[in-house]
Formats: sequence, structure tokens, C-alpha cells
Amino acid sequence: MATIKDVAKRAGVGISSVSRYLNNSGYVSEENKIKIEQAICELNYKPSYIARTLKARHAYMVALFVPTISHPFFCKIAYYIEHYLYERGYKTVIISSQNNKQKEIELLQMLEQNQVDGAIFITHHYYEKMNSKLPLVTIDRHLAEGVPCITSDNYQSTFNALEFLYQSGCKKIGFIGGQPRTESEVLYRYYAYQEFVHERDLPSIVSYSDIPHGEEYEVVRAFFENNPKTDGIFAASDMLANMVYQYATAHNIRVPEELKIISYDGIISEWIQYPDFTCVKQNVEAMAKAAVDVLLRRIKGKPYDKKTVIPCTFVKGKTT
Amino acid sequence: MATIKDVAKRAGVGISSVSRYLNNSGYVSEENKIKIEQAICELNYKPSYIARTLKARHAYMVALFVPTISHPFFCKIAYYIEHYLYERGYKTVIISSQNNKQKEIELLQMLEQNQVDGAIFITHHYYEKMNSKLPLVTIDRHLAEGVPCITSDNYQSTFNALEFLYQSGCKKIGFIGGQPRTESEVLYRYYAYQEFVHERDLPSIVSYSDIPHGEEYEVVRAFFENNPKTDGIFAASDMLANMVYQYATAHNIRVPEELKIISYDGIISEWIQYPDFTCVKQNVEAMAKAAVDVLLRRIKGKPYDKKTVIPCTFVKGKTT
DNA sequence: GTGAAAGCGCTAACAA
DNA sequence: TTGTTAGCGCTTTCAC
Repeated sequence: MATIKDVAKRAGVGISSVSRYLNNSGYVSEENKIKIEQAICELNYKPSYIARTLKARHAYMVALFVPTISHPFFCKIAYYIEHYLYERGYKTVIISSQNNKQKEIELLQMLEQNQVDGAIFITHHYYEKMNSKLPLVTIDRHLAEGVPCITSDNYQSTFNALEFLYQSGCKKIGFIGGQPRTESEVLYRYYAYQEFVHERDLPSIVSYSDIPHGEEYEVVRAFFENNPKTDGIFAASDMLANMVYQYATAHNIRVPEELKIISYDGIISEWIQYPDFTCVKQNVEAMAKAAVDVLLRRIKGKPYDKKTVIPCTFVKGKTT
Repeated sequence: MATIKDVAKRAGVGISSVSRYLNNSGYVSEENKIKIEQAICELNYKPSYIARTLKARHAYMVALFVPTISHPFFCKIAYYIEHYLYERGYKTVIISSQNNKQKEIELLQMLEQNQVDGAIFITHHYYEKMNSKLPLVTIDRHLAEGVPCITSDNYQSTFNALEFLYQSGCKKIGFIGGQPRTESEVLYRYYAYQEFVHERDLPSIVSYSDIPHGEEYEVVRAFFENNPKTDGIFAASDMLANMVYQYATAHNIRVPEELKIISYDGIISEWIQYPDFTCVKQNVEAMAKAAVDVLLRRIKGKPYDKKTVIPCTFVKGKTT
């Protein structure tokens, strides 16, 4: 590996001239520029990021913390975050935490050691140690006082979707969702439902618990056995909506004639396109862009918004 | 940020004693150990990864190159790769390349600058510059001579699946797959089909082209219009299998009575569980583990296998 | 305009 | 056993 020293020697100039040339800082004569360019080319020299980081105190890396990267929503947002970070010159270190405290601690160390410049969180844990000084941003989660948060308008879009079901004639509208373990923007989907049925004087038909992975169908089955006359479902995730549809098919309940379904997220549908769910689609790309933007503002010491709300899109499909 | 110097001063010892203490190398008296521990604690000192890397020439980071992280197969394998790398003390930098040459070049730079210690490739491009000296590993792709490759036994498992269709009574078995743009292990799914129908003296009914994202259904439709009497389908991916099922449902073709479907991958099915496809499941976790293992052997200069073949699992569902 | 020199925080060889 | 010292590759004053 050639170093800056080798380049300087070969070009017959000083080290700092090479450095100035590389960083476009200070003056380098045309004559020397050419010599340096040649030397760099001949030696196939690449400046060391590591050494630069040691001096400059930034690594151009950001850590992305997700509960699991193997999930439709998280991998999609990871996709856009990586994209926008890359566009701004940053690499993405992925940490699939499995709610593993140890990984959280390592992240803090990475931050403190300048191995990464900041972090984006999309996770369920609450971390007391994460004070607002560190360059953090969260998506859909409240981490701590002062940590900026990007979220979709869970409340309003859920409310609108419910209104749509109501206007379509549903009188027994159910809510099926997994209960988040911590304070999270996702809770607002549930709040919106409760306020909606209260306002409209409708019955509250709810399945809202911490659903273990793989138990989704069982939850849906139990829901329908307890509430067979439900004529509209708001499912808080793609996966649950699919289970509802599957249950309906298996029990000869016609969708949308007898049962209308609206799903939140609309991520899986892009892959399988069947059934064509009516859904509230989170604007994942915009959320990712905003997260990157706010984080880089923090890193660079620029002013930023404490909270950014991204509107959802209502997509009419064939299940309503 | 406290440095090793601060710790040494506070503990009243030399810098190298602290370093020795931290790295468990060389001798440090019990007395000094305690003093050092205290100083570290009081100052909340964390050794700088960056500075260490500069000296030691490795970053404990690995780059993972995928065409897109927003895809069931790639995000699942990314999940396991991150897991196993983490277990071995390495972080994962994700690069979602979109077949973007520029990102490839940056990766090479990262390698050359020791910003990452190695890379795992799951991508469609062929890169001439990637010589076998660099610590690379590929999954399901041939990159270049000498770059070790991890792959599932595409040929044998496809062949077995076709045999299963045949034994179940199918006489007109079709193959639908997207054609990889480069030499790839995935090609063997197609080869296996061709040899199978040749051996059994069956007609070759094939749709095999480079399918643009979103065009899957159109491809399936065209296939069935040209070959309406097909009674068995081997779909080279989850997504295509779903499209086939969707087409069948829409055209009142009963599955599995009139049409049997076997899907390769079986990843999406874990998310949606419907329909319950018979499928050839790649052992993603084992592939990831092998990739990490081979890569770290390369990085550490240990001997490794040029090619590792991971067996697939045949899972009987309700579409056959 | 330019280059020598002083670090960034750490490791490791070497002298004490 | 310990501390001093010379780098790792780069950036950045600061004299020349």
C-alpha cells in the first residue's frame, strides 16, 4: 500500500503539498499538481480513511439500529436510509439488534470512539443512557427527551381509514394490532381507533396484545371466534391483514362484500401484489430521507426539527 | 473524550502500562492494575477503535454487497450475516448497490484503505478488477477465478423438485424464471430443468428472460396464454410462484388439482404464510454462516474451501 | 507556494 | 515489571 509519503517522494514534493492537493486546501502550483497526479496514478495511491478519521474525528459512517433487518418494513427503510446516506457521502453500518442490550452498548462505544458519526434508531427498546447529546435520530419511537423523531402521521391516517370503512357501510369495525412494548408512535393507531369508535358511538372490537412471531394467525382466529359479526377490519400491519384475509377465505367470508379490510403499511403488497389490499401506506422513502437529513444536521451542528411528521398515503385496493 | 494518556497520568503510571493492561499483553503489577482500573472508570475512558485500527491494520468491519437490501432473500441473508459477523466481533457495512458501478469502486477503495477487512458479495455484476487477492467471498455468484463461493445445491434440488412433480402425475411441466445477467449459480436451476425434461422425454415449456421488476405478472400471463395445458410449474422464485398462483386463481384453474406449483426460495412464505407453497427452501442461515466462516478464514490467512455447497430443504405445502 | 514538524490515540520494541 | 520512544498515515499550523 502506497502512502502519502511515497507519493511525495516520487513527485519530488513535500508531504503537505500532496495533502493540500488531495483536500483542495491551500495552494499547489500547476506544475506540482501534475507531478502529484502522476505519482498518485503510478503508485495507485489511495488515501487511508482510517488515518484521516483519526485526525479529523469523523468516520463518514452512520449506524442503523433495527430490531431485525429481515422484515418488510425495516429492510425497506434500511434500503432508503442506505441510499440517502450514501448520497451524502456516508456508509451505513447495520445493527440488527434482536432487542439485544449488548449490541446497544457496543453502539454507544462506537459513537464514543468516533467509529461512527451518528445513529438512526428504529427499535423497541428504551435506553436510559442515550442522552440527547449524542447524534441520534429515531423513527417511530420515542427514545429520550431531546432525541429528534421522524414518524408518519399514524393518528390521522388511521382515523381517515376508519372513516372510510364507516362511509363504506361498516358498522362493526374491528382493530387488530400488536401492542408495542414501549412508548412508540405506533400506539397512535390504537388511540385513533378508540377515539373513532367513541365519537361514532360504535362498539370497540379489539385484539391488541404483544403478538409472538408466528402466532399471528392464531390471534386472528381467536378474534373472529369472539366477534363473528365484524364487517370491517383495520389491521395495524401487512402481516395481520394477510392473516385476516386468509381466515376469511378459509371460512367463506367474502371480501369485500361481507368483510372489508384495510391494512397499515402496504409494504408486502409491493412484493406479492395479492390480494390487492386497501391500505394506509407509510411514505418510507420520505421518512428515511428526513431521518438522514435531521441526523446529518445534528452531526454538522446545524439546527434541526425535534419532530418530523410524514403524511401517509391512502391506497384503495380490492379489499374494501 | 479521555485518552490513554489521561488514564496514565491519573493512574500515575506510564502509557504502555495502560496499553498492556487493556490488551492483556505483558506484565502489569496488581497494584497498578487497580490504579488503572480506577482511572479508567473515573474518566469513563474508552479506547479508540480508530487509533487501534491505524496501528493494527484491521477495522473489524466487513462490507456486505447486495443488489438491494429491500428484498426477502437478501434481507434475510443480510440478517444472518450480520448475526454471525457480530458473533465473531465484526460489524457489517451494508452496501445496496442497485448494480451501481460507482458503489463497487468505493468498496474497493474501502478495502484498500483498510476501512473494512473484507467483503461478501451477493450481486449480479462481474467485476474485472476484483482479483483474487482481496478478501472477498460470494454467495450464489461467480465473481472471478479464485474468489470462494457459497451456494445452495441449485441443480440437485431443482432436479428433485421436478422429479416430485413428475411422480405426482404432471406431464407438462413448465419452468418460469428470471434470467440472471451474469454467470451465476442460479443458472443451474434452468440447466436442471432442461436436463430433466430431456431425460424424461417431456416437452420443454419455458419462460426464461430478464424480467423487469413489476413485470412478473405479465410474464406469467404470457406464459399461460402460450401454454394453457401446463399442469406443473417450477417457479425459480417466490415472487413468480405467487404470480402463478394469482393467475390460476383468477382463471379458475384449481391448485393443486389442475396445476401444481413448486417455488424456489420459500422466503416470502415465512412472512405471509399464504398460500402454503410447496417449495425448495434455501438454507439461508447455513449459507450466511459459511460465508462468514470462509471470509474470516481468508482474512486471517487460514486455509478455506474454494466452493461450499449448502443443501436445500424440500418442503411439502398445499400447492402440489 | 512550499515543506518541516507537531500531533491525532494507540501499539510494540526496547531500554531501564 | 515498567516507562520512553518511535512510528501507523494523515492534516495542519507555521516558518521559509
